[in-house]
Amino acid sequence: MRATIRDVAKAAGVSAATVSRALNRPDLVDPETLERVRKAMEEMSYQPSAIARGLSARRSDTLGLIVPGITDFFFNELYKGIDRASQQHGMKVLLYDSEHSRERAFEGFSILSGYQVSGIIFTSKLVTEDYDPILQRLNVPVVLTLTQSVAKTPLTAFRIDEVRAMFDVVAYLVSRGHRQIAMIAGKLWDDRTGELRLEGYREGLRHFGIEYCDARVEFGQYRFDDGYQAMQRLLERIHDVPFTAVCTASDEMALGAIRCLNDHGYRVPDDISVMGFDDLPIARMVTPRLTTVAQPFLEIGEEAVKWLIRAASQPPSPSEIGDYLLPHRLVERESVRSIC
Amino acid sequence: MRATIRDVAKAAGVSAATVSRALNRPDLVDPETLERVRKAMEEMSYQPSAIARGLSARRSDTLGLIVPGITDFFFNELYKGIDRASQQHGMKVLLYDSEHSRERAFEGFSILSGYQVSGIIFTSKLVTEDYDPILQRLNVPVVLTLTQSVAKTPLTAFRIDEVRAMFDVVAYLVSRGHRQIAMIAGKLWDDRTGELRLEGYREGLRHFGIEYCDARVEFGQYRFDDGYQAMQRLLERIHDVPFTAVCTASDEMALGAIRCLNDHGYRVPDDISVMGFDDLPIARMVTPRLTTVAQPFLEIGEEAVKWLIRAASQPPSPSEIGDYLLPHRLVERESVRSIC
DNA sequence: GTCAACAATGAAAGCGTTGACATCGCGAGA
DNA sequence: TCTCGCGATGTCAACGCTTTCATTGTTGAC
Repeated sequence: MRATIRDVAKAAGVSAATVSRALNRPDLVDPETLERVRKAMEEMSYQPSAIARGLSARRSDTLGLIVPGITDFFFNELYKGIDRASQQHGMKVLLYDSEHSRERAFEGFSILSGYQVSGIIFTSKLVTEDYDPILQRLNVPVVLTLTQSVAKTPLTAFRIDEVRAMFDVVAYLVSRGHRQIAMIAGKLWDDRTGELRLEGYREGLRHFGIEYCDARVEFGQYRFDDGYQAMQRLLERIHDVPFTAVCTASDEMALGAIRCLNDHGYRVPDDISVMGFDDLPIARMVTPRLTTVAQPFLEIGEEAVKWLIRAASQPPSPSEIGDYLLPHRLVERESVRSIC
Repeated sequence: MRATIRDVAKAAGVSAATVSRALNRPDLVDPETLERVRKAMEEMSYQPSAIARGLSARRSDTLGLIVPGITDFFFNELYKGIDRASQQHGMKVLLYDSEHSRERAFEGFSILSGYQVSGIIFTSKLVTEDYDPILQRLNVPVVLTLTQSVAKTPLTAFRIDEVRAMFDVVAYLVSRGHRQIAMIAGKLWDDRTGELRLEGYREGLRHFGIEYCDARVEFGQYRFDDGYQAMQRLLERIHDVPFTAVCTASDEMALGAIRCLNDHGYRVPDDISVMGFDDLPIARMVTPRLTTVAQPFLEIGEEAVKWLIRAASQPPSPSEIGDYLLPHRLVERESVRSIC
C-alpha cells in the first residue's frame, strides 16, 4: 500500500499537519524539521494523493478541457498551449471529447465538475442558450476558445477576429491580382465561425468593389472530404461562374479542394490558387505549401489557462469577462499565384 | 454549493448509504425507493463527486495516458481508440505529456498514480531498466502501446510486428520491380522501433537476394524535417548509390522526403517511389497519396484499455503478460510506381 | 408457532488530505 | 518578573463518498 501522509509524519516524528505544511507552505515550518520531513518523504517515495487533497481542499489542480473531437487537426496545437501553461501552474488536464454532440458536451461539464476541476475550457462549438442551465449551476469558471457565446451567461472567449481574418485573405488575393474569388465556407449546425468567415469574405469583396455571387460559395464541415466535394460542386459551374482563386475555411478543406482540383486536371497554383485557414503543421508539409492564415493556437491555449487560473483565485469582474481577440497572421507560401 | 449525497438522501427520505447504493448497486434497493431517489437526484441535478468517490473507494474511474508528445501525429488516432474504449467502461482519461523526456515520464507515473488512476497506458518510448524502480512501487497496472519493454518488470504491450511490417514493405516494393531500395529509418535514443524496422528492411533485402548497403540508409527522428534532411543526404550520393524507391519509418518523414525530392526536381512516383509508415489521416490527403503501412492505432488503444480494465479487476496471470502483436496492413495508394 | 434466512435499510467508520484553532515555548518589552 | 506576541507544531473536524456491520421486518419451512 502507498505511504500516506501519516506514515511520513510518523517516520519524521511530526504530525500529519506538519507534513502537509512542509508540502504546501514550507515557509511555515522550521528548516530543520522541513529537512527531516523531506528526507522521510524521499525514503518512502511518498506521493501525495491528489484525490484526497482535492476532496479536502476543494480544488484538484486540474483543468477540464472539452473538445468536439480529438481528431480535429487543430486540437494538438491548442492542447500544446494549454498543457504548457497548465504545467507552469502545476496543473493537470482532464480531457473530454464531446464527439460533436451537444448532449455529450453538456455531460462533459457535469462530469468534469464532478472531478472538482478548477476550471473548464470549452472549445470550438458555439455556446447557445441551452447551455445556460448547466452553466448557471456550475461552480467553476469556464472559458471559451476558438468560439464564442450567445448564451445569457456571460462568458469569456479567446479567439481571433474571424471576420477580419477572412477580409485579410480577400485583400491578399486581390493584391495578387485575383478578382474572381470563390469560397469554400464552413458550416456546422453549432458553429458560428463559418458564418463569420463568410461575412469577412463578403466584406472583403465589397470593399474591393467585387460583386458577391452565391454561386461562388460552397459549404463544408471543415474536413478533407467536405473540401473535396465542395470544390467539385464549384467546378461543375466554373464555366458559368469562373474563378481564379478559392479561399477556404480550413486547411483541411483546402487540401481536399487541391486534391479535387488535381483530379480534374487543374494545377495549383498555376491554374487556380487556393488559400487555407488555420496554419496547421501540415500546411507546410504538402506540395504546394499552403498559403493560409495562422491562428495563434498556442497563445489562445495559454491565455485561456491563465485566465482560468486567475478566475479561480479571484472572481473576475464583469469588465474582465468578454471576448479577447488575438492577432492572426497571414502566412504566404506557395498555393497562391500572382496574376497580372 | 453543489448538492451532496446527503442532500439527496434527505430529500428522498432515506440515508446516504441508500443513495450510494442506488447509484452503484441499484439491484440492492427497493424499486420504489430507487425511483424516489432518482427523482431527488434529478431535481437537485445531483452530480456525484468523482473525487470523494475516488478517495473512499480507492478507485477513480480514470485511466492515465502518458504520451511523449501531443503533437506527434499518431497521437490522435491512438487516443481515439483509448477514449472510445474508456467511455464504454465509464472511465475518463487523464493525459500526461512527457515531452520526450525520460524524467518527465518518470514523474508522469507518480503524478498519475497520485490521481488514483486505475491503470496507466504508456506510449511509444522504449521502457528500459531505469523504469524498474518506479514500475515496481507502482500499485496500478501498466500497459504499453506502440512500444515494448526491456525492463525487468514484466509488462504487456500492444503493438505491431515491426520487423514483419517493414519486411512486407520491401516485399511490396520488390513486387513492383524495385531492387534499389533506400531507407529513411527512425532513430531516437529511447526508441526501439527504429531498429526493428531497419531490421525488417534488411531481412527483406536478404530474402530477395538484394545486397544491403549502408549508404542507402539514413536516419531521422520521425518528423517532417528529419525526412527532408535524410533525403537530402541520400540525394547527395544518388549517383554512386542509386535507388528507385525509398521506404521510410513514418508518414511524416515520407512527406518530408517527397518534399525534398520535389525541391530537387524529382517527381514522385515517376522518378522515385516513396513509402510511408503509419497511415495517418494525412496520408490520403496529400498528392500523391501515400502508399504506406497502416498501424491499427484504434485497435491498439482499445485493446490496451480493455486489458487494463481486466487487470484492475483481477491481477493478470504471468501468462497473460507479454507482447500482443496486432495485424498491420499495407495500404496501396499512389506514391509507388511499378517499374518493369 | 418458532426460527432461520433474507431483503431493505440505516449507522458509523473510514479514505488521505487540509485548515481552523489550540497549544507550547521563547524572547522582548514593561 | 510578568505578560504579550509570535513562530512552530499539534489536534481534530471536516471534505463527500463507500462499505461493513447491525437492525429491521417478512417470509417460508418445520
